[in-house]
Amino acid sequence: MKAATIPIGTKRGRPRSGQTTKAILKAAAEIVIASGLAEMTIEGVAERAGVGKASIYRRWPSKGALAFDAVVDAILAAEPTPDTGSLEGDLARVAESWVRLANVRRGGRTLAHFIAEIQSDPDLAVAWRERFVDRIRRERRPIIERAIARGEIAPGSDPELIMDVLYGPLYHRYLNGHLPLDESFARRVVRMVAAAALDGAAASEPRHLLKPSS
Amino acid sequence: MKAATIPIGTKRGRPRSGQTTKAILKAAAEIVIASGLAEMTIEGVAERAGVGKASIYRRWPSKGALAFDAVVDAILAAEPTPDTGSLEGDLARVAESWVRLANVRRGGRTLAHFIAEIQSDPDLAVAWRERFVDRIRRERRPIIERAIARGEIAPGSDPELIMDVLYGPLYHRYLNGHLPLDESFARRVVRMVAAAALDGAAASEPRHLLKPSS
Amino acid sequence: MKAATIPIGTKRGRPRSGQTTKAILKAAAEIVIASGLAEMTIEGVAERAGVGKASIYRRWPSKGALAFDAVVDAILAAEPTPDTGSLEGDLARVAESWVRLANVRRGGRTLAHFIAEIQSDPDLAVAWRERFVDRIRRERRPIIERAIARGEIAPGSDPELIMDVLYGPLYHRYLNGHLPLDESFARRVVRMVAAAALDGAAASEPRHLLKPSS
Amino acid sequence: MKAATIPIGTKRGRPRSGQTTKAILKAAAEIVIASGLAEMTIEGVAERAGVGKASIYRRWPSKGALAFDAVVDAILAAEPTPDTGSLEGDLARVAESWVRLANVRRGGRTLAHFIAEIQSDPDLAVAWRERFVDRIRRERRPIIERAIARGEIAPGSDPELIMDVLYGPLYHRYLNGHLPLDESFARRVVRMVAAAALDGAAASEPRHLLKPSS
DNA sequence: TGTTAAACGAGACGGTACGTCACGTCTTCCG
DNA sequence: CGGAAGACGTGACGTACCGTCTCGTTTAACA
Repeated sequence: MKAATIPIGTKRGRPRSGQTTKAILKAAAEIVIASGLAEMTIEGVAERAGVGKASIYRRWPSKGALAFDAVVDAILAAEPTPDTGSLEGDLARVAESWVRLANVRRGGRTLAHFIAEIQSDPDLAVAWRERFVDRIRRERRPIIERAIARGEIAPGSDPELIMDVLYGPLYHRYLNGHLPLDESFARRVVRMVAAAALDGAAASEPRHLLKPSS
Repeated sequence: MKAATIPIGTKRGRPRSGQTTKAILKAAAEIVIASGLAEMTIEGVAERAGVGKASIYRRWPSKGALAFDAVVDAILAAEPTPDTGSLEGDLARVAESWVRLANVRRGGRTLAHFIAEIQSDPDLAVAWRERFVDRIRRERRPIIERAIARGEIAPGSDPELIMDVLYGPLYHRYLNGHLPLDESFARRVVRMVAAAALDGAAASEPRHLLKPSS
Repeated sequence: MKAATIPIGTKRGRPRSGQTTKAILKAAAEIVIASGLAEMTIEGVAERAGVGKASIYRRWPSKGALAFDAVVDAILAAEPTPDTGSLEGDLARVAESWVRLANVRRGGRTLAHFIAEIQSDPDLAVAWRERFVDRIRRERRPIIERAIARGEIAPGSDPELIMDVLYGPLYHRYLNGHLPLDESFARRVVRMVAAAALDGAAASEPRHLLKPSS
Repeated sequence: MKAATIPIGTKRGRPRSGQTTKAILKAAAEIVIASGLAEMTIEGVAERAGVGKASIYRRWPSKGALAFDAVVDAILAAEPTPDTGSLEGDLARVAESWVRLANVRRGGRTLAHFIAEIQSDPDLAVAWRERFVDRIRRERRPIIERAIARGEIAPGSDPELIMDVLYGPLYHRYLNGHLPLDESFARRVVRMVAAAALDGAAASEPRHLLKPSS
């Protein structure tokens, strides 16, 4: 999971050609977006990119890592963090645009395929967390901070918890497909998060209930 | 996704032997729990079960389908729906025992592997929804109904939404691993759900906010 | 039926390793000679040669083709074309040494297995004719030519016909096993061929008998 | 190789049904004649005959044995032993009609497939010799005997040798396909056999040539 | 004529081998 | 000397048949 974003210091000889790297990323991205991560093979990417397989393995340790570099930046590029003036407004924007992306015909399942892949590729999982999940959450953090400042979130609330309660339900329907993942659902989730946050229910440690001394 | 649970009516000929079916399921379950779905191969199951590959293909259309039949019942068998007398108590029980299961050393990742698998196996996805997700949600439904009766959930609330906001965050950390999935987290999620529900924020259709006429 | 003997011109990439090819041929030859063509399996050859199955399929299109390359050269290497000074002497040498080969304990049935195989493998059949039957007949041709020069075969005789009348009966007993295939039989066949040839009975077109104008 | 022709004594219960046996033989014959022995499978025959596989295995020990019973009688039924008044005439009739049969579009390769099969099925080989080769040669024997009586074959000649020198070349071209197997070839072979026989070259033991004391 | 045991169709069973695919590594040679 | 080309050993795939076996179900000869 070192490739592409990490500049590789070449002591001797010609550095890895940007041409080759770009051709590989382009081919990989096309395949993943068109057919999904499961259909992408190293051999297929090599052929489409007009490149030897070794040139891929030289750069990426696994198919997941390549796919990650190929498409994650595009996913992240999606939308700037909104600032509508209210917590619920901001969260609604975030959730609705996420839902819109997830429902895109070609490429909408890409996130799902990555989450599938990281269940059996620990190195990819690390990259996924560090370079996707954490990054997007860091970027959305100001929404929470501003809401705290405005008093829409009780002091002492846990921003991570709020993020999980926002994104979790969305991903849940996205990955399980048991019920429709639409903007109405997004809004209703947001409504619950905002209400609970205002209530002070997002405290870092909850009042003890059943297990007062766990 | 037809096998095992559906009694196959054989008019003539010898019916599929329960012995063989059981041996296959046992072998598959052992492998999946010990090493994960990705390590499970049809050939490995056949060998461990002392069975011909054809006998497996005769019963299940894909490795996911077999794995599903092999382990899902065991997962579902886990816990009865609790009745503590309060919404928050019930949800806490559900969430905490789910977290405990997810953290089991051997087998705790099984759910994750299934969710990974259904991203590229549509038949398995159908089975997953019908025979796992829907089933467990149906089973947990009384929690919501009792809470409505007790007035802990505002009338007109959407039980499905509440379920998603409960399970979603748990699965989110489980699948992405970005932050610890422990009982404290479970309780805090539950706290938020309960608070929002009491507020009436789980209404089937939210008040309109930014997009009053979308 | 292209492999091994035809140098494969590889412009780029690593050429097929001679090591691997030789190991496969050796393993195949051992199995065919020891147990017959029917016992030879691609998987068995791959295992004995310490080679992947794919490396065999990369080189030969069928089991017959591999077996052919593995053993035919050895069969052909058998004996130089004799020159005893008389037709009957030459033919006797040829026939007797053929009979001796056919009766060898281990490997004597190899020819039979090939003839069996070509009945259902058209590609192998072509190779068999071009690279075995035709080749050995071409090599033995001088026997006939010298006999014609010496006057032991009537002018206008058909060398192919003579070959068939020599080899045909030998193969007939070899393949059907209805009567012993020994050197006595070989000599008696040779005796008949030589007598008929001297008579001028091997003419390219026979006197018309029953069907004067077919 | 016991089946069909050997009436099976049934002490109790229902005897093997002639219906079933006939259906199997019919299906087998159709498949063999249409597609060759290699394409015939027990499962295919069972299906086409509307019969269980066990009913086939109950009757025949191998696929070759079944095929043999299914088609050999039809092959043998071909032609009565001719009597034209001359050796060459009789042999020509025999050879030419054999050639005609061998060239029949559908079924002409059946003999070849049997000869292929007996190379790896010893039981079938025995049946082949006893119930096909020997039988047809016994039937054609009078041709030789009459020729001896007429003085067309030198006394002391070996009828078996003559048969082999007649049939051998025909089968040789039939099985190897290196040169055309037509009536012209048949006549030329016959011409050589007749000439050699008249010469006395078909003696049971030949004059010693190169190896006077083998 | 009613009983009963065999032969029956169906097809499941444990196996073997098939030919294909993609893996990740390794080797050669071109530019 | 980097890189394309692609051969390599590996191992799982899903299929086709093998020959054996075990089911109920005919069905015809015996009692």
